[in-house]
Amino acid sequence: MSSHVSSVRNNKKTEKKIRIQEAAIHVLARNGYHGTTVSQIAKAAGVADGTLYLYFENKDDLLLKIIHERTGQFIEDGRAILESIESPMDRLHKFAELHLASLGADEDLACIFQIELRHNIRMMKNFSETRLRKYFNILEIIITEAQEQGRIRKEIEPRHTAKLIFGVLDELVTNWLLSERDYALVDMADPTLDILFNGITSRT
Amino acid sequence: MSSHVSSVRNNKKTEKKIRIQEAAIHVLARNGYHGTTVSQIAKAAGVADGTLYLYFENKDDLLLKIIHERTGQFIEDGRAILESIESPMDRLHKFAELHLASLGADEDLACIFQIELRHNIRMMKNFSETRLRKYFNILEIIITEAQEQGRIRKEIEPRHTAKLIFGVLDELVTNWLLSERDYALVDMADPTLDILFNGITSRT
Amino acid sequence: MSSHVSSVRNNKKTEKKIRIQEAAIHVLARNGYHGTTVSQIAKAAGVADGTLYLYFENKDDLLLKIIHERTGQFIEDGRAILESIESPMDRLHKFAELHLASLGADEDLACIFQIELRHNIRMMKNFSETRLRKYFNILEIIITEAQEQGRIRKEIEPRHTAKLIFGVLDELVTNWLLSERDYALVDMADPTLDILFNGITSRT
Amino acid sequence: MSSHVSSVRNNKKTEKKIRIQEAAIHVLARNGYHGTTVSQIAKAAGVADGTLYLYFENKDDLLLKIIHERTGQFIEDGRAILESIESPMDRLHKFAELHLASLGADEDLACIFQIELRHNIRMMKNFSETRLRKYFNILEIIITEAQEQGRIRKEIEPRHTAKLIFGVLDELVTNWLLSERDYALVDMADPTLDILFNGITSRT
DNA sequence: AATGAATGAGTATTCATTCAT
DNA sequence: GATGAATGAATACTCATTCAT
Repeated sequence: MSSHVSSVRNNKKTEKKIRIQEAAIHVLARNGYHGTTVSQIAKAAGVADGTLYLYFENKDDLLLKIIHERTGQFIEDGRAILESIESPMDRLHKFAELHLASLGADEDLACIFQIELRHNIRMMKNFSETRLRKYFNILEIIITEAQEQGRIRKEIEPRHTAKLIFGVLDELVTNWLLSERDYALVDMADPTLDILFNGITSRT
Repeated sequence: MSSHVSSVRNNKKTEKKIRIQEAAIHVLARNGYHGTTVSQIAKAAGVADGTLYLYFENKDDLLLKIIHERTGQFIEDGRAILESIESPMDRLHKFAELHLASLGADEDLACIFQIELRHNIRMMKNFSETRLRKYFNILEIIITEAQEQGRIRKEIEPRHTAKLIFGVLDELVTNWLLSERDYALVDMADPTLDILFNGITSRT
Repeated sequence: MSSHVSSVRNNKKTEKKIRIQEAAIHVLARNGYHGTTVSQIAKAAGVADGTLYLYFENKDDLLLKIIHERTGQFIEDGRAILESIESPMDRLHKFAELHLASLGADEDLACIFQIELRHNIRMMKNFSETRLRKYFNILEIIITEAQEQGRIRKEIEPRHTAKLIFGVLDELVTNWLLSERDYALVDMADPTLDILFNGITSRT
Repeated sequence: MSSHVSSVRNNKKTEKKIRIQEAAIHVLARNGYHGTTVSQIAKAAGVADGTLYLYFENKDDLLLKIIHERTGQFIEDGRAILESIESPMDRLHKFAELHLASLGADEDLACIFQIELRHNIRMMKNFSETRLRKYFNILEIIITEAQEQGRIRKEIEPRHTAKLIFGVLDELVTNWLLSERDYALVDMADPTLDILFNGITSRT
């Protein structure tokens, strides 16, 4: 019974935390980190300013936790989906699709990742050393497996290639965000992978 | 005579402006835009706070002008160098080398481009619509020419490919900046181009 | 029976109130009034923040009541002890000893009296008009009695002298608190009274 | 010439600093340290909030500097006056008069010393270790000299006596501040010194 | 042109207090 | 009685920008 009560309490607490995070994502995406006041976020979340500090240590921590939790979720979800795919080349394809589809589906979140995350070199480093490392690891494993199966050239350096793939996808997202967004981001997956897989040079 | 005086004056003016910009690049690279005060820049440049406003409209304008002028210079220099190269494939190669070499040679400037530029969505848009457009245009022309010469596949979309190439190079620079920087950035050019040119798939 | 229950209830209530006060004395002595939060006191007392307000009107009232009750107790105790002493000069001596001994025995409480009490001119006035008045009255009576017995000079103004004695003792306590506290406060009683009784001038 | 300019500048700077300090003394005496906002002080001084921070590190530093400078001045002035007095007993008398007269002449400053200074244990310690030490030293020297001349009893411990004298004077000031102030503080000097010199016991 | 003292708008954060449970 | 989550008023301090000299 007490566990039930506590679980209800936890749900309520989590619920409010999520409400604040979602409000924050929305406001931060529009105004940027330094253009957003804590009061704005609190108002958007429908709580008092002080309430924010019951769930987050400070404004910085709020942004940090948003990025940390959302990317963590993304990586978990992605891992689960990818595991069910046999061929490493198909996995690579799915990987790119997931990246583009998920950021293309939530412009606010995309804005936070592409613009706000880069604000702060400390935050970038933290992100780079935790999430990006995991992200690269997944890619590396796929690439290595594909090499073992003879699908990818042996001379290719997996970690270097992981960076390239991330760089390409990252640029596509940023470009889309700065554009009129009159095309579906995920549609860029196929032509992009064509180049990565086959190169741009003609073989005649 | 008066023109001579004015030119001297201009030189003096330009000289001080450059001194301020160089001081700013150094300080901004270390502390970030929001971590740097106008006073700090002024002190580093050896001028009074108010003097800064004789050369730049405001703090934002200072960063904007630094990025604008340095990238303008880079593009002009690059264009000149590339014009002397016959083969479009060699030009492409040189292009990537120039990108990596110039940013790898000036860590402070690289920091400004990779981190500070992204602070501000307005600044990003401005950059994207002016400098990045020119940058992409150069790439597009090279790619188109290579296609005409049958060196690059006809199905390849030049603008899309330009984005990809920029994305890849951009990611390499950012990664290098966040790393220990114990390798030469320009050395990444060859393996990167190998992938872009030939793709990652094996052909057996 | 109901009176029994109520008395038990009162005891319980009193007990918790005292627990809060003791926790408060400890925390306030270390951190000072403005350096102490209500939460800290509540935590130290092992109760919820809100509980504090069932026993005290507000944070100010808590400090006020501590000082009021402790000094009230001290004065009652002192009065009882002094009554049993015949000679007014011995009473005066005992008085000084009590002052120094009781504050020297509880550094936390001493800290509250010497430092925290002075926070607030309103609190000071209140203290001065209630407790200090009583304190001075006791001294005055002793002095007057000693004058009647010819032990103290007739020209001496009792109230003025009461202030002097308090001032001297008060300074001794403050000095001790700010010192390394490597001596017993009560040991200052004798040399101090020697001066007050006999003056500093030599009579040869 | 440049020295003249600089001296004018210094005067101007000093002048504004003093203006701020005087405004602060006035406001702090009425509202107490924690009851006074920086804005209130700035407005009372006729400057902008930020200007205050050109002259003082922070609110704390402002109070600290007021106390430090005023007591420093008081001690210097006092020393000069006392030096011109031959007899150590007369010096002692003058000393007490100076203490009471100077604080009795500036109620605001007195309030700061008697109430605000005690707020903060850190400030008290600082004051005790710098100003109070000097103050005690002056007293000690006078007392020792008087002992050598056979005017004060040999058994008297000079430092202990210095504390007593300070304690007595301090209490007189505080009492006066908390009273209706319908008497001249300096008039307390004579009866007080009578007791300190001759003691309270009758000699018949 | 150059200065740098002065400005004052702008904001993250704290914490005493309340009140629904 | 007891709780502690929620509140939101209150404030020291910063710093881009100005302008009299």
